[in-house]
Amino acid sequence: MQALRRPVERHPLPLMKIAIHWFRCDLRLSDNTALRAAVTASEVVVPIFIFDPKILKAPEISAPQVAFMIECLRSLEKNIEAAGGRLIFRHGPVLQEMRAVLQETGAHALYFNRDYEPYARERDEAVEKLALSLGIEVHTHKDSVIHEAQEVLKADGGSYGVFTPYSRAWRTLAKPSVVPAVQFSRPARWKDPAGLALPSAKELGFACGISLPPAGERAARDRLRKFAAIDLLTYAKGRDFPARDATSRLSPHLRLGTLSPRTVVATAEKVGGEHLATKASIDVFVNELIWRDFYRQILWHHPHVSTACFRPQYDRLQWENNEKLFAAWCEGRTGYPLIDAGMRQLNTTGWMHNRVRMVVATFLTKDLRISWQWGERYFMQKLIDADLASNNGGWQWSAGTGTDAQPWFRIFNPSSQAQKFDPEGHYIRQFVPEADTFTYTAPIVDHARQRIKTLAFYRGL
DNA sequence: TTTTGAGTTGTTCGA
DNA sequence: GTCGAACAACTCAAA
Repeated sequence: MQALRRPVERHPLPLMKIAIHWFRCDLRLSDNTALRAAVTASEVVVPIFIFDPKILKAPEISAPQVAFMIECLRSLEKNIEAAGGRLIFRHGPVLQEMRAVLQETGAHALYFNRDYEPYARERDEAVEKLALSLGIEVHTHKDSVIHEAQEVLKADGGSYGVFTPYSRAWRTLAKPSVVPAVQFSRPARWKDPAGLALPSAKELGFACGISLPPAGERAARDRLRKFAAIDLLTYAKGRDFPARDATSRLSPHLRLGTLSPRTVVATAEKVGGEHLATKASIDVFVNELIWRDFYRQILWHHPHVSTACFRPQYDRLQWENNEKLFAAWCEGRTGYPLIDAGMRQLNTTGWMHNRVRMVVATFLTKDLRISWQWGERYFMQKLIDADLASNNGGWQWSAGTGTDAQPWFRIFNPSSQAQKFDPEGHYIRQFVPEADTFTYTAPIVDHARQRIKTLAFYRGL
């Protein structure tokens, strides 16, 4: 509202072509397609970031992710300053803030990278319409995925619902190449009359309460370099053992865009070219990035998955949804050490090892018979890497409600999973130090009994 | 149109 | 202790 009351100023750089780059989930200067295009085509680029109250007030927002994002923005602001520009912050309804910025700068073009979530699609469409109505060009770019939903299609033009054939088609396509980092034209910086400084998470109303991993573009590249030098080489085996912590840990960076998937794949494949023996591991790792694109295209072609089962007949499943059992699961006091370790890792660090995510998800749906949607929301609220497409896809896979779902009779046994993947109990003891003492809580359900009940439950559908 | 082969990550049971 | 079969049927993808 404030922005609307402000008189529209004549822009200070009247003879220059000014473009706006709207940062969202692409908080980096290197290998950023829309930003690179903006800088290449325009004399002056004004980078902006808008805090959207619609997103910040959503019930499934993750406080740790907001805190992490603030740190990424702090780093981005510095990097932009060093590259000769100035990052503008706005806070308010997106259409209102965008209109104000477009008019106050006198921009001729707006650039941003495409986002595939239902809310973002609607928002971006409205922004595009607004800009066009003001006579401003709009350029949107592919950036956060390797291949977009419309690029990986079956011979009949339809979209894939099964991962393996999707991944085969994905791999036959030429990958987009990495684009160079940008510089801004220093003498032509636009000064924002609103002059909002980067707020803290607390000022936005979020109490994070956990210590965050290193944020920002530099930290992301460091993480990638370290992973590619060591754990990537044995990824196929090593990634399954939570105590070894040999996964890439890149998910928060890919989510906020401090790292691009192009850079990640290019780095991994370069390692593959140098160490032939690790080819299997490179393939398994690249598969994880293909899963990321796969779930984005599922969300794009079937946006209803964000509020319902992929397959409508599964909406009829009668979950028990016992609040007390749910609370015990959330807080990591189910009496099953691997489950409790995973949930406590999530609560105290904002992250959970992938194998353990599958085990706790199966436990919630198959042992406690609680709707996958309760678990989905809890993960979204706690994860630093919280991501609608991947999280939803993972939960529907675990619950067996999606197209490419786990067979319904495939139920993890939390004890044998612990035996298999944490044989010495290092991971469990790290988060549940009382696990092998008599003070540890008794199991809240009997796995063997629940398994039999759940098999009947799904068979009945 | 019809047919055929295949599908991320498991568990349990009995020989 | 090890190994293969059963779990049970269904949908998708491609020929």
